[in-house]
Amino acid sequence: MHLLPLLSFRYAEVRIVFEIEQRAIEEKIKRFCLEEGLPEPVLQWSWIPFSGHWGISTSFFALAAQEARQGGQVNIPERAQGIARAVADYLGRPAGFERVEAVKGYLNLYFSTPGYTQQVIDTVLEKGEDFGRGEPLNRRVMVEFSQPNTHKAFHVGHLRNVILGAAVANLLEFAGNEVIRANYIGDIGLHVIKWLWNYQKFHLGEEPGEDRIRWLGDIYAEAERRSEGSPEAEAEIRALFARWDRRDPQVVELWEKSRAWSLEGFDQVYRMLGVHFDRVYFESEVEEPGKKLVEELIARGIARDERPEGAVIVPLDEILGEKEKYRVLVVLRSDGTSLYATKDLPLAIKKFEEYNLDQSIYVIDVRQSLYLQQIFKTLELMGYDWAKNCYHLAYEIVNLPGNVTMKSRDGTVVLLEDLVREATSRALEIVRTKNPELSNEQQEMVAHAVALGAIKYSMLSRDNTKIVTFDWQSALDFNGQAAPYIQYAYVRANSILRKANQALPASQLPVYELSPVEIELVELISRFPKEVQRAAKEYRPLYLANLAYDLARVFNDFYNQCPVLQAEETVRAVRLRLVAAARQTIGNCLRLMGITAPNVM
RNA sequence: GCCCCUGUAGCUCAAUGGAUAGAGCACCGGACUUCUAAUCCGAUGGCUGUGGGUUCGACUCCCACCAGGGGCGCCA
Repeated sequence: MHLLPLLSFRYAEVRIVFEIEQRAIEEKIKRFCLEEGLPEPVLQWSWIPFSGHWGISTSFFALAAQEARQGGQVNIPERAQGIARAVADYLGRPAGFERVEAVKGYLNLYFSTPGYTQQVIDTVLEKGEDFGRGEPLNRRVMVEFSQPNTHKAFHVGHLRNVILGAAVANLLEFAGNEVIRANYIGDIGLHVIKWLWNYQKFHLGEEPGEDRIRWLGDIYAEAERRSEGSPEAEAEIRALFARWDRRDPQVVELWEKSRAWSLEGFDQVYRMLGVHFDRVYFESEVEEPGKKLVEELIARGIARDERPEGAVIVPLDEILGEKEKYRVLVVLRSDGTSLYATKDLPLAIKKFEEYNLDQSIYVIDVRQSLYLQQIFKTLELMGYDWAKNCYHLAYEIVNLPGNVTMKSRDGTVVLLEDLVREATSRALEIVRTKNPELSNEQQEMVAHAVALGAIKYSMLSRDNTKIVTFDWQSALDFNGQAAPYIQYAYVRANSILRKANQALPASQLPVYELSPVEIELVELISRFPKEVQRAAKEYRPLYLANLAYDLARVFNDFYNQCPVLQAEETVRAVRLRLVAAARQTIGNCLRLMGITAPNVM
């Protein structure tokens, strides 16, 4: 898939359990092939897909096909089964496995149930919050996300970016990278000037109330309405932009004041979402460096100055000998004012200079794909080798029903504030009926966790390339495959452990026959470390969202089928540890997604 | 015109190139004297947009087409 960058490094192999046993079997199979005069096989292991059983599986179709190419006519599936059969006989029953079978060309190796269960549970409980964490990769990555514009509303369309960016940052970090979470705030540009213009003319002296973001957003939307199609207004706005450009103290003062209001609003939002940043960049800090950089580009012949008739451009296709591929990047307006590109170039450089990054990720919606390729290409032309380590993590946007895109300028938005308030009050209503004995404070905490969890999960459980259609009904639906379901499983596990009212028993080798649902639960738990690596590699929190749901579903099943506290002592001890391991793993999944796992609900 | 994304159950979405394509919602029928029913069990529902190709094997990879969405010089 072209969206994925070529990985110039290797993620550390995940070692959980049975890796040594697997290696030994690989060796034996290779030896078998050698003895039988078969080609050396390339073994790809996967999970046995039958629920209630676990183990590892590989097939011999490739080997049979290879043989067929060298020799005569062979029925591949039959031959694959023949080899699998022979290998199974050859292997006998290796240590650590309870059964080996050959089915339909597959060799299935079933783990020894008690041993595997004990190993998985012990590993989880020993590692705790670090269960699933990858080995340090000695690799530094910056994830830039959120990038809000000051003086504008913060709406549901912006939410996906924050949630995805935060989750990807968590994932990369947990997978073993050193992660720097960066924000890049649009605190200057035409939209800001329009806001200032409207404020000066119609709202002078007003101050924001509690709900800063709404107030700021309203003034902005009004500015758009007032200026649209009015040459007079546009002239005034241009004049104001010019005053800004020469740093007229009066304009700067108002800018600073209103900008601060906006930033306070953002802080509220990020606090509510539980997101933090290690480094915050501002457009205003790279505007002047950007203009200097454009001069340099012109001097070096990379950019062409077409002023005053045209703008300053980098004719990428012309330089690269391409046709309609990279097109033309405009780096400065004809009137000398800055554009996105003017600022993104110096910002990219600054990031690498400040942090000596191995990778720089831009979490930005898919509509800016071409633009970002242009930026990266221009940096490459400037001679920056690291340009190839810039990566655009594109995601699809959040639309309103009828495929209507949210736009601050049109006011066709659902404010984040409204969504969270509505979701929280709905959740509060439910928690009050379900759990009236909780204190008000507890109920509110639960409602907040549930509401935000549901919102976050609905975005993370969808692939990055899929458009999200926002509608109130499904946004406020806490049923089915949703965060509350997962949180509830966590709470149930927690409840059992609390009621056990004892320290966790010591490590146990199960001496009773485990039920299929217990086996499935252990298997899902054991997948977590690999899923972390896979999700990090592909920048897809979706994999975690799926695993978390599967864990919750199987745990609920277990909960119904397998008594814990009432069970006889040997069973009880194992199950208590299993419950603790499930709780830990579900909790780790939720934490990476930025979703709170409440203790009660 | 060039480029990108999407197309799977009525709807919203899953599914390492592998074994019988799975969930949720909706609809129908069941289960609370039990570790929290925000739960569970059962039933219904499919020519994976179409046509080729690669492969032992394709929802998955390649090509063409169809449908929807997005991007392509001074917006962000």
